[in-house]
Amino acid sequence: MTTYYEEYSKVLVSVDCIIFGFDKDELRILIGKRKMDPGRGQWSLYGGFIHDNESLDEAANRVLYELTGLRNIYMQQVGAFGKVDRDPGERVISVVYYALINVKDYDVKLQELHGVKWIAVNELPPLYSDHNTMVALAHKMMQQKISREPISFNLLPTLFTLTQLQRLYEAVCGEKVDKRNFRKRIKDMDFIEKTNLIDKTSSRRGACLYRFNERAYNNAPNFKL
Amino acid sequence: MTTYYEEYSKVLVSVDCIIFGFDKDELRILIGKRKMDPGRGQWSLYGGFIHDNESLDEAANRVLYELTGLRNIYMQQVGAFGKVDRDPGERVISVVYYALINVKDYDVKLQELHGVKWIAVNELPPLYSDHNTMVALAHKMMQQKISREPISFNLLPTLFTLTQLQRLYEAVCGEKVDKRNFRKRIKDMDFIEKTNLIDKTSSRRGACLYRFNERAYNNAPNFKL
DNA sequence: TCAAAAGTGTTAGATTTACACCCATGA
DNA sequence: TCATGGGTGTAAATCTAACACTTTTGA
Repeated sequence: MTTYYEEYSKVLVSVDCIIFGFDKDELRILIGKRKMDPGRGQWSLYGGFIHDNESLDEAANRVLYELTGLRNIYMQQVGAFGKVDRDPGERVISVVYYALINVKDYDVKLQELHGVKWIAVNELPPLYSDHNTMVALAHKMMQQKISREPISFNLLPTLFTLTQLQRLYEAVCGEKVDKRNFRKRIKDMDFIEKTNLIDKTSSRRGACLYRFNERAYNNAPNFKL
Repeated sequence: MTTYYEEYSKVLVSVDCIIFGFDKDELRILIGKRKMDPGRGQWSLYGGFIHDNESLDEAANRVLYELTGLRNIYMQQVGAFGKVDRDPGERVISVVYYALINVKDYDVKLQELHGVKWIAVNELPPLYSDHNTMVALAHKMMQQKISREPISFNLLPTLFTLTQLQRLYEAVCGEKVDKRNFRKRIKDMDFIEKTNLIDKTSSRRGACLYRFNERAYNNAPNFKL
């Protein structure tokens, strides 16, 4: 292989992941205490350096898999962070992704093994380097996306109640919505289908369980929450 | 300085700029024939490798300045592109920005010097590497942004007519809008102020010139086009 | 005098918001 | 029997979309 660009200098590139989950009516992310210097012991996002033979998306998938043991996680790039001194160790450009998972899918053993915790986005401690900025941007982007694309289902179990879905929207967008109006809008979305299963875990009466129908969505993908 | 991350490998990082302009009722971008190998002679975005001592934003500003001679250009990051083989020369991660300029501000001599041309986004030739993908994404992001933030003014002269503004929206969003409805919406935006100047270059009767009042926008920044 | 762009209001329809009560059940 | 969360409809207000003619002026 010929090298064309040898006069230019190279830089370390890492991938940092903001993993969103929804639990106890709160939007949360996974953070842990940093296990390496510099910044050992500080709260931090989970990340890793990219390898020679993998794309950015592949690196993000690898990092997500390392941490959670899960594959095919919904994931979006947030952007690249490149201040010269953003990392106290050495210059590192970080490409940030956010991911959405159902907290129930993430094994508690693995969580403990990696020393990460679900913390509500509204109650985050100061994080390592510019990680708080990353989270703020990712959260904003996710808010916008969730109102135009059916990504909320990645944060919920396959079967969910309308109240769960509503609480999720409220947690993500940070404002309460009217129950009747919310349900009216959901009814107009043909890709959210009612099953005839009932969830009785959260009320005596029981609530209908719904599910996302991807095929129906692809046929008529219009919605605006 | 201690090196903390020496076991990880580094990679070339470039910055590519999608420079939008508005001319003859079309949204256009600056592209040129590539002057280096590999890909010499192919149509391409303008870009450059980042330096050790500059942030990504600074690199983008530098590249924009090199090309246009302009400072303080409105600029937004689009994201990082990182497929392993995206560049036929060597692995390069590219961080993409879009920028908005008023075509009149860009000296034609400089254009010729750099061999770049304004080409309508709807009539782009195949570009080097993944540059077409970059443009498509940048265009989409800009479309969304222009409907929520007053960035259109960066593509127009300080003083502009409502017809110019309308044509710009139509060009960016790719659909015609109703003249009366458009003007009604503009009237509700207090930060677009009418001057008592008249532009007679595009009609016998003359059209009122308007200007963006940034201060007024910061006081009451609500709009949705 | 006429061609060409500027400018201007109204109305019907669609969408959004606000709002309160009954239901089913297990403890 | 009662406390708890589940489920439902209507009306007013707002917003959106469709639509056509008059004005000005330079050539």
